[in-house]
Amino acid sequence: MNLISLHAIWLGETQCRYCAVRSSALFAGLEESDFRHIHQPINERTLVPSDALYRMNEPGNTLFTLRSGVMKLVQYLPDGNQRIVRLLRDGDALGLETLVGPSYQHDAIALTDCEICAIPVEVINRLGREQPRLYQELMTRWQRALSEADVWLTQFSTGPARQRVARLLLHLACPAQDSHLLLFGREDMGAMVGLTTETVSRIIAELRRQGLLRDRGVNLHECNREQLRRIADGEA
Amino acid sequence: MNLISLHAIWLGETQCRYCAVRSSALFAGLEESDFRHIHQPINERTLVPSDALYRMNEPGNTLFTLRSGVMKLVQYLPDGNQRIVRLLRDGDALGLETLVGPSYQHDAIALTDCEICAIPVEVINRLGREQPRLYQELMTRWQRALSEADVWLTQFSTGPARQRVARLLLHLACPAQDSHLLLFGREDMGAMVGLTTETVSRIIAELRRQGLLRDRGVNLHECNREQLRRIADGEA
DNA sequence: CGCCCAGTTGAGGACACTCAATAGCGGTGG
DNA sequence: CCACCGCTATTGAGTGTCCTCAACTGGGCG
Repeated sequence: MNLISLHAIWLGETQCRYCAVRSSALFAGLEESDFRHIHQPINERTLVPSDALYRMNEPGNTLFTLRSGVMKLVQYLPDGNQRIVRLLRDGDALGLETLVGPSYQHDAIALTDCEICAIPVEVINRLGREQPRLYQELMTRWQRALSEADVWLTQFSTGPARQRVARLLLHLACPAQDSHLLLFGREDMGAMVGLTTETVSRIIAELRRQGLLRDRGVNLHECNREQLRRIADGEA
Repeated sequence: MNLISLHAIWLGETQCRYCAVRSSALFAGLEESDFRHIHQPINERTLVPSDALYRMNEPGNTLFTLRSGVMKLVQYLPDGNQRIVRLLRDGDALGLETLVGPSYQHDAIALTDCEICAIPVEVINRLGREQPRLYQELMTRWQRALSEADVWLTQFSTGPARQRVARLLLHLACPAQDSHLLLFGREDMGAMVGLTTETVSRIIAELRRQGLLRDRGVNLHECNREQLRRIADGEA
C-alpha cells in the first residue's frame, strides 16, 4: 500500500475533496462545507482481475465507488451456472443494497485492475441527514443501475446470438470514440449474453474473418461500428 | 370517478394518512406530523387492462404507487418486438426515474384493473428536505426494482424454455399461499421470458396435460409447486 | 349465425447446445 | 533454451430445442 492510499484511509475528508473522480463520483455536488461532516475513515482498495470485492449474501455495511477499472456483478443459478447481471465502470457505485438491507446481492468481481473507495453506510446516513442533496446523488446511481439492468434484459438477453453479441460489443465500445474495445474471456461474455462460450467464440471468430473486428493488442480490438449496428438491429 | 377518489384528489394529506395500503406504500413510516407537509393534490387513477399509465420517453414529473392490480413495464427492440422488463404489484412504485430524470423509461401498461396514486415529484422533494427518512423508503423501492430486474435476468432469461416458464409460474404464484396464480396472455408471457407465444403455449399446454396446472376459472390456475420447482431447477 | 381474436397444434428447418478434438499461448522447470 | 504443462480459444460433428409459417379450434360478441 502506497503513501497516498495510507493517507486516504485516515483522511476521507481530505481525500474526497480532492478526489480525481469527484465530479463523477458519489460526493459530486456536495458543498465544500459538507466535507467537514466526513469524520469516518474512507478506505481505498485495489483489485486485480478475478479478485472479489464482496460475495453474494455476505453481510456488509459498506458501499463502494469504482474509481477506475471494470467489475462484474454475478448471480448464480440453481444448476451452478453463473449469469453476469451488470458491468460497472469508472464512477459507478457498488453495494448500494447495503443502504437498505443487511447483505450484498451479488458477487462483485474485478475484470481488470480496479481502484475502489469504500464508504461506510454510517457516513452516508450521517451526511444524508444534513444534506438531502446526497440522496439525489444516490438515487441517480440507483437509476443508472436500473437503467443498465433494463439494457441487459432487452439488448443482451433477447434475439438471436449474433445480435446479442453485436450489441454487447457496441456496448463495450461505447465509452471510447475511437471504436476500440476491451474483450473479456469468452466464458464471461457468454455469461453476459446468456450463451455458451463456444457460441460466443464462433461468432467473434466469424466477425473477425469478416473484418468487423480487428486485433489491436492484448484483448484490445477495433470494431466497425456501422456494420455491428446493422447486425445488432437485425438487418444482417 | 366515485366520491372517494374525488375526495382524495384534493386531500392528499388526509388520503395518505388513512390510506388502506399505507403500511406498504411510499409514505409508510412517516410520522403523523409529516402529513401536514403534503399540501399538493395527490391524484388517484383507475385503469383497466391495456390502459397505459405513461409511455416511454414521455416527459413527466409524477411518480406513482400501485395500490392494487398488476402492471407491466415494457421496452421495445429496434425490430419492433417488445420485451417486458418487470411486473408491478400492490405497493410497488412506478416512475421513480422522474425523481432524477425528465422522462419515463418504459411503457407502463395495466394487465388487470388497477388503482393508482399519483404523487408529484415536487411533493417528494419538499417532504424529503424535512424528512430524510422518506429517502430510506424511496431507496427501498429502488432496491426492490433492481432486485426484481436481477430475477428477470437470471430466472426468466436464462436456460431452456421449460425452466423459464416454470420459474415464471412459480414467481406469479409466489404471493398466494394456496398455489393459485393468474395467467396472462401468451403473448405477454412470451415477452416476459423471451420466447415466442407458440413455445409458451406448447409448454403450458403440456404442463396442463401432466396435471401440474389445473384450471380454476378465468385465467386462474392452481399449480403443483414442488413439481414446478423441480422443472425450474433443471431436475426434470 | 358468423366474425374475430386468442390459444393450440403440426411440420419443417434454422439455430444454438453438447461433446470432443485441436490449436495457440504463457509460464515453469529441467 | 527448449520441452512440457495447463488453460483458453477455436473448430467440427451431431443432436435437440426453439422458431417460423400455417392450419385449426373454441369462446365472446355483435
